[in-house]
Amino acid sequence: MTRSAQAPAAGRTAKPTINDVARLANVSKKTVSRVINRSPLLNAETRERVEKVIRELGYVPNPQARALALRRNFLIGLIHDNPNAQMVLNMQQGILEALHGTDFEMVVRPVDRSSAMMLDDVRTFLERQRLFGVVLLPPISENDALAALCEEVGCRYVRMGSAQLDDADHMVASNDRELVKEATEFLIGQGHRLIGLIEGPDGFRSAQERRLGFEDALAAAGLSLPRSHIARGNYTFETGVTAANRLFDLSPRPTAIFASNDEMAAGVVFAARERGIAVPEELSVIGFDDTPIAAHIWPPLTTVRWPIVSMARAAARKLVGDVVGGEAAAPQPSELPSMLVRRASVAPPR
Amino acid sequence: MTRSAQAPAAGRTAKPTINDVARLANVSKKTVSRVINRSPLLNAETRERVEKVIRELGYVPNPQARALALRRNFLIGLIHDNPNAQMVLNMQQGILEALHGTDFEMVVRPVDRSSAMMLDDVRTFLERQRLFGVVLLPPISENDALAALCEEVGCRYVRMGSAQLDDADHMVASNDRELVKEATEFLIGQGHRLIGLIEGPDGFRSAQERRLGFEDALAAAGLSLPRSHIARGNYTFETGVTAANRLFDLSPRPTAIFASNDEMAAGVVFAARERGIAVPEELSVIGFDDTPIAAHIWPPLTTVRWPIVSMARAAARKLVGDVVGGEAAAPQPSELPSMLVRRASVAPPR
DNA sequence: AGACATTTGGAAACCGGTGTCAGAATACGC
DNA sequence: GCGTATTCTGACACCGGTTTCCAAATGTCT
Repeated sequence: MTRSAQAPAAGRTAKPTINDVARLANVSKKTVSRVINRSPLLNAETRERVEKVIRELGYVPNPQARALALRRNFLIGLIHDNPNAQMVLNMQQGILEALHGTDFEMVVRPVDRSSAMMLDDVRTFLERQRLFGVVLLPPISENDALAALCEEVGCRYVRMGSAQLDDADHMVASNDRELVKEATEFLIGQGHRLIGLIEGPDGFRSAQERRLGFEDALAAAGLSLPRSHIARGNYTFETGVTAANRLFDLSPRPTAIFASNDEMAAGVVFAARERGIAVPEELSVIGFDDTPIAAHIWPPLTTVRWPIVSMARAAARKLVGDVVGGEAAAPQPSELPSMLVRRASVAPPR
Repeated sequence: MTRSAQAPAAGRTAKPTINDVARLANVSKKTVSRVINRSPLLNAETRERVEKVIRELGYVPNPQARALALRRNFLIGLIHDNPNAQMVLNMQQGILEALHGTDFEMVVRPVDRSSAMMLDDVRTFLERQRLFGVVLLPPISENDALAALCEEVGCRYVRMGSAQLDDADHMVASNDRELVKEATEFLIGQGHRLIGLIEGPDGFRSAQERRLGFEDALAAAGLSLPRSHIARGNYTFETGVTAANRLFDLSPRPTAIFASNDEMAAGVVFAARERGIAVPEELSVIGFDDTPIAAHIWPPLTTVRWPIVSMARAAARKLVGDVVGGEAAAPQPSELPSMLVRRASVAPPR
């Protein structure tokens, strides 16, 4: 019963082809093709007639046939080597939002940066699937060879990252340095003078940017940053614990710690609890990313929120934006608000 | 320099086509096609000769052309409406593991169960993309109409779930009921007699199964389960907090709480902290899923681990297993170990 | 030796679109 | 009114496989 309205006038038999449309509209299939592909050299009246038939028939071009003829699939690849599930899923969400209502689908491709075959694997992937384009997620997005590869095989790409690594057409960047600077200034404003840093892995641009922001703030406040107050982690909870314990052994002990992401910040809080160090009374902690864990541990973490979903959406839109075609040019959500989320993990030093 | 070894003897010019293979192997393209599609009526010697040429040439059939001719894409869809990032990503990982080395790719499709258009959207998706098959993730996998739809449009499917919802060919199930029973028995074994339950959303099979397991354990121990000791959440941290507060108001207060997933269990621990209830001294907590948050909060959660990744892998293998073809029949990892992970959130009642 | 089964090849159609290019239709200049 | 420039449109080959239908070659069985 309720099924009757599902396929507008299609009769639920065989899917209509371009030939059906052509016949009913009294034009050649080539002309129908022109309508579909928004060819400019086309009589407006003819276009309308064809579009009417398309609508009535509920015709949708076959993606497989188009892929073959155009030598290009209507697929957007998502290439990542990010271990943080929440981050990856948020980015997937953003991309899917951008793709919604278009003919594009998203195919996901995790890669192993440590594998010698990584580039070859990706090359095979891109060439075989003839992807329309790919979104590169951090941190693998920082790999210039990967971007060069995309260029070489003729696959559009957009990189997401913590700083401008490429020209504007190929890049959607946050401004980690500035954000971390502000977060650190907040700690300083609370009265902290001895602040420890847990930075991200060597070679990661995000790690570098965040460290620079941290240093900026300290320098601006005229504070020194002893080498010993910097520990390194690899963005995981466990390394956060280890790094925190290293900082806890310092004397005098820092009264606050900025961890380069929430996972590590959670590790700091965990380690503090193990050592009987009260947060925030004896130790303030700030994280970065505002992933769910930040709000779910005790005390909830003060952290830096940045617009993961909208950035991913913007990235995908860069890829398909012009192809999507007029109708749903979607009044760009613009937003992109970054902010310091103040929770209970920070207090003035005693 | 290092590039020389990338494409085995392909010469980095144009990709070889089926015609190239046919010419070099001295057979017709029809025969090559037979080799590719593993036709049984084919002389073994001929097959080897063709396979040799294929290997030397590094020939790979064009997926777009195949998709068009076969009216079927080499894509596996992942349909989900799961809000838990870690769970979804683990399942993606499992599917990708199963797909690795095959010609299949994974395309992700989140759906909105509350939308009236959900089924129509999925139908359009399946029919347009002509997916080879789909994996349905819980909880949307419990939707029988969705499975029926897959059947109707001729798309293979495998459902993942907490109980046997379908015949073995279409189902990969865990045994939540038994697992929860064991977890609850552990609490009882620790001496708890007044145990609260935070169950999952109404209508979710997983919620029902876990509740049944909980009841099984209590009944087996001759314990009563007052209605008031059951609170409901929707698997989120926030509802866990709310439900926990409801249970905290009971008197006598339960000495232990089983939460139907880790998110809610984390909410319980958080709420306890807010109310000054010590975990595990005054309250023991057990969760379910063993997601990262379980190990990252304080105290770390005792929880039930089940093999998310391998189940997803098994699901995908059910779809592509027979098509993949002999060579990499992969000695099934079999594993699938479920277990109670004992951490600090449980102690005997005072 | 003749009948029959098993393999392989060939030609052509087909899957459902798109590119090329020539020809038709209309507009413009004189 | 006519040649020509400009706009539209259609015929046809093509993307790279699969499939159908037959026929031919080889081998096997009575």
